[in-house]
Amino acid sequence: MLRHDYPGLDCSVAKALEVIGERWSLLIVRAVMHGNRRFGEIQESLGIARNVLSARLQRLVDEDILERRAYQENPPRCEYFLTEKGLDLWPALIALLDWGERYTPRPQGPPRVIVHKQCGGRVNGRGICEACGKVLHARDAKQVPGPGWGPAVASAAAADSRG
Amino acid sequence: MLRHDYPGLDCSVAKALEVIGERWSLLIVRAVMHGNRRFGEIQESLGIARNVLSARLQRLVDEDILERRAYQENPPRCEYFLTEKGLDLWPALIALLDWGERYTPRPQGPPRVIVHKQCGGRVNGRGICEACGKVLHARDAKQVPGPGWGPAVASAAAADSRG
DNA sequence: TCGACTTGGTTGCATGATGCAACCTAGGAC
DNA sequence: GTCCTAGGTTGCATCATGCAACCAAGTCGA
Repeated sequence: MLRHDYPGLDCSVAKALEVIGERWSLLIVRAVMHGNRRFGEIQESLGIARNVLSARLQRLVDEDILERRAYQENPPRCEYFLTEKGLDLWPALIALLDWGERYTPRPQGPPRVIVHKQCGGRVNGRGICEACGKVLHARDAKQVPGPGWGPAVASAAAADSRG
Repeated sequence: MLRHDYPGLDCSVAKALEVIGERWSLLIVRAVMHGNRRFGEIQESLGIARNVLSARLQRLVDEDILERRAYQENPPRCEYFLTEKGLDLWPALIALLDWGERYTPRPQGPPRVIVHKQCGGRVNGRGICEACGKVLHARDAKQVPGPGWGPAVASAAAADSRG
């Protein structure tokens, strides 16, 4: 992207896209949401160039979407966590996920499905539990293997189980 | 964006972003959703470069998100309409709008608010009417001027009233 | 009939973000 | 002393973006 802002557009969609509309940004948020916290984990799970990942993480921290926490001093090592602002992107991610699944379906079905932690019901594209009808937030939901589960998604799942 | 795909990512969010994750794409969808149908209208409402708009419209038509319809033969003139696939992006747009409004608020409040056509209730970030509780779709909602209404949004509103 | 205007683009070119690979730093393991 | 790991940074080639100019084909006004 040449510029990542949309000057002159008085629209909150544009404002949102100025922050998370850059290539990779939303996928990084999703990777962290799935439990990938370290630079190497995120890099490997996405296959993103290291310099670009570095720049995006910096931007996401600056925008208060991610929080950087040291887990070790010597040598300095850190992990990335979602802030409340970052967690609030969950409905948008769920909506995109739903749209993506609807229009680029796989023969075996989705590799992962989102379920309500409390009741185990399937979560729909609006972030609503289909079993109990509750409107959920990021912390209320988790991913579990779906019908299209395969080895390609195993590493993400391993990270997920740690989260 | 150098490439608009995310090779090797077995994730529907990535699949969705391959299609509508390019810079401007989602804003073009939003502009059409608001009633801007012609090349010049969309170009003016977004301030996008004409060649980029041309390329994006082509891509969105190829992806079956927009439909191109001639409204005049000589000279050939056409308008762009959302397909069902395009209309189904509404929940994602609403979620991004909600997030953008929450975290980049304006002093006077949002310039436009989304309301339920049938009952006039305010639509929340999940695309649910706060008054009657119904889960809505693109056709059930419309935009009306909000507290932060100003001259900058008047042209979009004029287009909107035609839709 | 001539020029100006409108709509919907396409083309040429400069800029600069992206991605790959190589390198760096600082500790741990063998 | 050498290799390995984690978390980056740097150099450079490539390619998307944005601006402006141009094109095409009709309409309008005098």
